[in-house]
Amino acid sequence: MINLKQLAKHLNLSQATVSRALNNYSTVNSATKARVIEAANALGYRANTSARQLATGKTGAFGIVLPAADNLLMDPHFVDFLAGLTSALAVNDLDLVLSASDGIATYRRLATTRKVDALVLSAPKLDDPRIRELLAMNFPFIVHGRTDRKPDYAYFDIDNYKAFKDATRLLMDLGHQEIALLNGTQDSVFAIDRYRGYCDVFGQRGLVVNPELVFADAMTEENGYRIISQLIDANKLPTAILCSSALLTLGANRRFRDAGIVVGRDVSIVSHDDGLSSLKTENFSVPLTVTRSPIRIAGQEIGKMLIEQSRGASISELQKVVQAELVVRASTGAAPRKK
Amino acid sequence: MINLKQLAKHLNLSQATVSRALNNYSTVNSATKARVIEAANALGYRANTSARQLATGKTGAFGIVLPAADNLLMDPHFVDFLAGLTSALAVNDLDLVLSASDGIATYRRLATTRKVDALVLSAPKLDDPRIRELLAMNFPFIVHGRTDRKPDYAYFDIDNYKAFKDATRLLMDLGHQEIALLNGTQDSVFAIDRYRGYCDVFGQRGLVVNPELVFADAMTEENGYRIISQLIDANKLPTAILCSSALLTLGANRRFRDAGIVVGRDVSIVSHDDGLSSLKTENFSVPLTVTRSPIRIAGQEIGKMLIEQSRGASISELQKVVQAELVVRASTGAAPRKK
DNA sequence: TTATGTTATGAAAGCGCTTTATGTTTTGTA
DNA sequence: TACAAAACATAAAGCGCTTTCATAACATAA
Repeated sequence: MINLKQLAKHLNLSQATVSRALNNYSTVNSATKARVIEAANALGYRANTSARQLATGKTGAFGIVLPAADNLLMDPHFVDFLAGLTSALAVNDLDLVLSASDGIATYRRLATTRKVDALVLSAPKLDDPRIRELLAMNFPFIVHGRTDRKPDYAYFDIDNYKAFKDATRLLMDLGHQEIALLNGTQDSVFAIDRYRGYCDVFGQRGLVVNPELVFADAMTEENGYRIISQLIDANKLPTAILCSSALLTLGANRRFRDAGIVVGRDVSIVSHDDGLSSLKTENFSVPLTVTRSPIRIAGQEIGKMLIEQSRGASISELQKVVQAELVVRASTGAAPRKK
Repeated sequence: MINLKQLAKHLNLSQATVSRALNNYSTVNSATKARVIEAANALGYRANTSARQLATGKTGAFGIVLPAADNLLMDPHFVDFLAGLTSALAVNDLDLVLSASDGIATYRRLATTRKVDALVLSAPKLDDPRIRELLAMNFPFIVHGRTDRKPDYAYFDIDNYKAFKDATRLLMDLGHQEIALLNGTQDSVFAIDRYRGYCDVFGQRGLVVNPELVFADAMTEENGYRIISQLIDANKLPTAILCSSALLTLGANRRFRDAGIVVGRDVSIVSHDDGLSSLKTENFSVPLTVTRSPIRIAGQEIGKMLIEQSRGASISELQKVVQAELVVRASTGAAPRKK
């Protein structure tokens, strides 16, 4: 484990020159530069991270906190998101620091101890205290999602409103009028946006939303199963359902199977699909019609944005919204005639 | 953002005393200590991470590298593992540094730049080069899994041999003689151990393993589906199957459903279950009989081991093997009579 | 020649903490 | 009362880098 001082002595140069050579300063003679780099490689020299951090004030790492780590409800979306994020960061040898959430204190700790250069926030709530606090501390961060239509911080989001508008429209064009919405809890902005998209299509077509068909709860397999059970038991199963998550759809499908209801014929399903590599909607018993937006891409984009941010990009350059793609497969069909 | 120097001046004490007070040295007067801590809290003082790292040589972080991050085959087990790991580390305000894999170079970089105090390695291969290299560099690490029965490094593993022995025995006791094994690739030690467990039961009962029923491939949903398809098409479907992963089982089930084959009656299944929170084997259409060992617990245990290791625990204290639990549910039944 | 740039390097000052070596005060004991 | 031991506080030396400022060598222009 050789350090800069030793390397400099070995080369008969000052630490300063060696450091500048390694950091590719234009002021150092290219011959010297080459000599330094060669020696560094030969001796396996690697700059000590902490020392560099202390000197530059940059850590070369970004932070993310694991949502509710000891909660048994761990989100499988997170791996895909992480995969995208780290792959984007790896290009520049940057790392991701993962912390288990101890509430907002974790964010505060990460920010105040200068462990990371910036944070990424996932699943923002309406009027999220984390955002307020980081904004007040003037600590850089990027939000995956947003708290209102056009917020004044860096974010990456998909157009949830448009996606669910498209999905609802598709179902209606197929003749469906009774459409259940299996959504996430209404304290998340994405769920609200999706709900709005759904409602607005009803409004545009002069129809009225049946509140008994709108569900807002944790988007788990179990809940998908439970909600469909509930609808079947109450004999209120609509002709179509719109799911905010492939996990919900998985559970719904399980219930349909139990009841002998054929998806795509007896009931139509459109699901949102985050493109999880472990849950492929094209491989469902009946391939699923989805609004698709791979969460891995979101991770990648946010990774790039973090890099831009640390290079001084302005807030307005760091606000991105992408569209989800409507993929029509076999789970949607014409509404069955009323019995 | 106040620093130690300023805090010391504010208190009319030297930096040394303040530092020692904050680090709870016994040599500092308890009254002073209290005064210092109070002031630190009041002023929101937090020690700068890089500076502390540089001074102590400890980073307070452990590293893990994401397996094949740009490969679309992202393992859903990883989130659960991470959740366990970070929750154990959070107790001591330790963090996890995540890097995308660029092969062994990533491990080298993490180790030589002193970005982390130790590494955790997942999914070791036979004669894994990462292990060899870290051992040679004398850099601390803990392996999730192992490369042989009793290796000379720190590891945490489950008793795969025993688990699959138990599973095979259970199936045989139910009268099954034709048992397919859907396993992971044979370059992983766990897959080999499971295969050995499976074989040994055959041996003990004077039976011979049919190599046409043994499959070693990536443990994906798709492969589960494909392998069962293959068996059905060749008219070689055995009465029982043993799966190395719930994902494989998921795919197998999909194929059985397509074929109208009833799990638990027409065919018995035992699966290994890593207790993924997003894939509950008790919620399968037919609740699954499994050898269960939650990967989240493994993460937690490894987290604790990392802490022990950094406190100087010896290698022998850092070698743990736990047993998987055999949970019998509805997917196993008596072997159907031969037609 | 002298003045003025250019280019390439070095000396040394930090970055903010921990810890060793050192000094000063208080307490206990003969 | 004297002196050793304990208790407390400080000054200062690093930890290994980056970067500012100064300087030397050399070329160019006047």
